[in-house]
Amino acid sequence: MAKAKLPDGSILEVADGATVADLAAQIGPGLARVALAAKLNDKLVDLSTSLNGEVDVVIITSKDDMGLEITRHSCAHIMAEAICSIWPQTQLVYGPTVEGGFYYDIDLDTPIRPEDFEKIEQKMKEIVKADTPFERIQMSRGDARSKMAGDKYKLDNIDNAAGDVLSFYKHGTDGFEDLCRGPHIPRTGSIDAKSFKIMSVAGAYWHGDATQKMLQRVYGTCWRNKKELADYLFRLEEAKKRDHRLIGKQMDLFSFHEEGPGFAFLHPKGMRIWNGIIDFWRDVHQRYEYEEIKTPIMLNESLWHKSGHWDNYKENMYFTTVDDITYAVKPMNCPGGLLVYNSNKHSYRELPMRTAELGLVHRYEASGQMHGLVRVRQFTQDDAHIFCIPEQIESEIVGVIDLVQEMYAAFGFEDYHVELSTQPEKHIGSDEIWETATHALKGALEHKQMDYQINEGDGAFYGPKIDFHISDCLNRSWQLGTIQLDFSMPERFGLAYTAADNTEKTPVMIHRAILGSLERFMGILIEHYAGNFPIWLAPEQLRVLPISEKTNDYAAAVLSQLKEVGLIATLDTSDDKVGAKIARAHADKVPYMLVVGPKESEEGVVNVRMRQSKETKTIALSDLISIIQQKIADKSLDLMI
RNA sequence: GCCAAUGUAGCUCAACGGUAGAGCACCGGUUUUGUAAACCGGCGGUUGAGGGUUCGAUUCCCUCCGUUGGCUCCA
Repeated sequence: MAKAKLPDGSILEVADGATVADLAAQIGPGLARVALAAKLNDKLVDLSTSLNGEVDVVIITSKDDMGLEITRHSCAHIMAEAICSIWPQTQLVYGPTVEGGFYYDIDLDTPIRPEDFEKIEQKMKEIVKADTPFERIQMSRGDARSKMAGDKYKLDNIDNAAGDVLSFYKHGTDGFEDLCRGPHIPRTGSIDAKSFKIMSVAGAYWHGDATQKMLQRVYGTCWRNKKELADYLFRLEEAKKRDHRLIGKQMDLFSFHEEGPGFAFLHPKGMRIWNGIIDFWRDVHQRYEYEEIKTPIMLNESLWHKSGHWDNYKENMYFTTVDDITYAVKPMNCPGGLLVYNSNKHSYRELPMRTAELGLVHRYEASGQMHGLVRVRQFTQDDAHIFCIPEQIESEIVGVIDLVQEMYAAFGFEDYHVELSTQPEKHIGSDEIWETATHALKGALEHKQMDYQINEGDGAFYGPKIDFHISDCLNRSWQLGTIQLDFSMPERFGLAYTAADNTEKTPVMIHRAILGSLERFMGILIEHYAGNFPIWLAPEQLRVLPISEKTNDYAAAVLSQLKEVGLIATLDTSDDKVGAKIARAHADKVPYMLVVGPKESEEGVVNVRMRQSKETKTIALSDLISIIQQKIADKSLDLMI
């Protein structure tokens, strides 16, 4: 007899060799129906796995997240079968699950097109309806190799697989088989035929290596049922409405033009947001004891040889030659900052010295990677360089993290994550220096008790870094802030300070950006607020809406009082009914709409309607002004008055 | 840069081998309006650029440019 210990602590006895499915049936017919897989002693297995001896058993159903993940993986296999049956020359490569679904990389010379998706889905539905079992076939690595002889992709997968026993899964009526660790759902019919959808197809390099063949990656989504799928698709559509490129157009914040791909044009309203961010930035930086500098955007090429950028970064740089002298447009601000440092002699008493620069940099990004404001070729970094003695490193980094936390909190950002990137292959500086620098960064993170993820080999060529990432409306992650330690650049540029013992020493340099790129930050901010900027950042804070021409004069008087106190307000004197004016103000995402008609005019008040609320409130203008001014001062995210 | 899709009026979209059309925006007029869009009229396009096929191309083919989705790379 085998003994199965269930999660509630109870122990069930089953015949030796009985399967998990048998156990599920013994527990109850309901469970047997919905069971998809199981965990035996914490190891994921199929329902067909037999039980021996004493084991902890957790039966997984579609209700569990793991059950859904297994279903998605099985769905990937079903899609693979469908594709292979439509295009028999298809070679399968690799088909994992991803958030919300799965993909399968295939090698097929015929491009799969969006109009083919329905055909694939149809075939998948047939496979599901045929309700054939997923069968696990185990064999030795050697047998697996000879079985897959000639298939370079599967052989590669076999070579990369762990363990001595490999498994294949077979399902369908045509004997479709694929190398896979499993587990899988018991039958193809365990998936709801209306719960999946092919989403897109894109190119993807084999092994993610640009020198390798480009495969086709077919993305699909899969859920528990039709409703969950519909909900997911709806959420996706809703998320797309937050896209900063769309809102930027709707609110007339910025534009892009063929004449300057990757170069953003900020319109007046976009510029107000930009300036609002910068005003706040300057305010905070002054409090954190930074000095602001400005360095040229073009500098002699020789400087970039000295800094190491020419060797490590030239394919991303713009150059221009005037009078036979080649200038490089700066891709980073540090060399300029170093020249500023070196303009004077420095004492240890001056350190730490924090110099900030809103630096306009240009980086030649390959055409396929530009993306709205978040990936451009020209951008403004809220850069700063901190020069300090080694003993100050950790406290300085802690100070930068404090600054990051304070600034992100002001914008209402909470869901950012932190990554520590270590020494890349292409780098300058000795291994010992890298070791010390990386250790210092870890120390600061641990001091701040921050959760972080380590990206091995992902550092900048001059030092390791801590990055702050945030996701956009479609869950794509973007780097904002960064803290980079640099023991190399100060030596290259011969930076020095006079220590207390009157010897000359080399300072440590910390590069850091809080917002990262102002363009990117603004893009993320637009999506974060869905264009509904808090009052302190709103490009138009109030709009006065007269009921008719008869109250235009009063409305104009209200407007001038608002402008008088420095609020950004406009007046809608168009010949429309007030409903139309409200609709338009709403589309423009104006926080406060001030409706004025004869009633308001007589009493000298305004009728306020807030963005995203149907309620209105009549209030004296002076009272409204002081409430709004307070909200601006507090950087309040709430509009309620 | 690579794979694929795509580019029509300021914006959102239609027409898909036979002289390019709508809504919104804009301009003019009527209306004088009370909380998410009053009415009438008008202006507006060498259909991204350049080649080719054809009697005829927005439509089919090629090249380039931009954009979109991924991959790679990165703030």
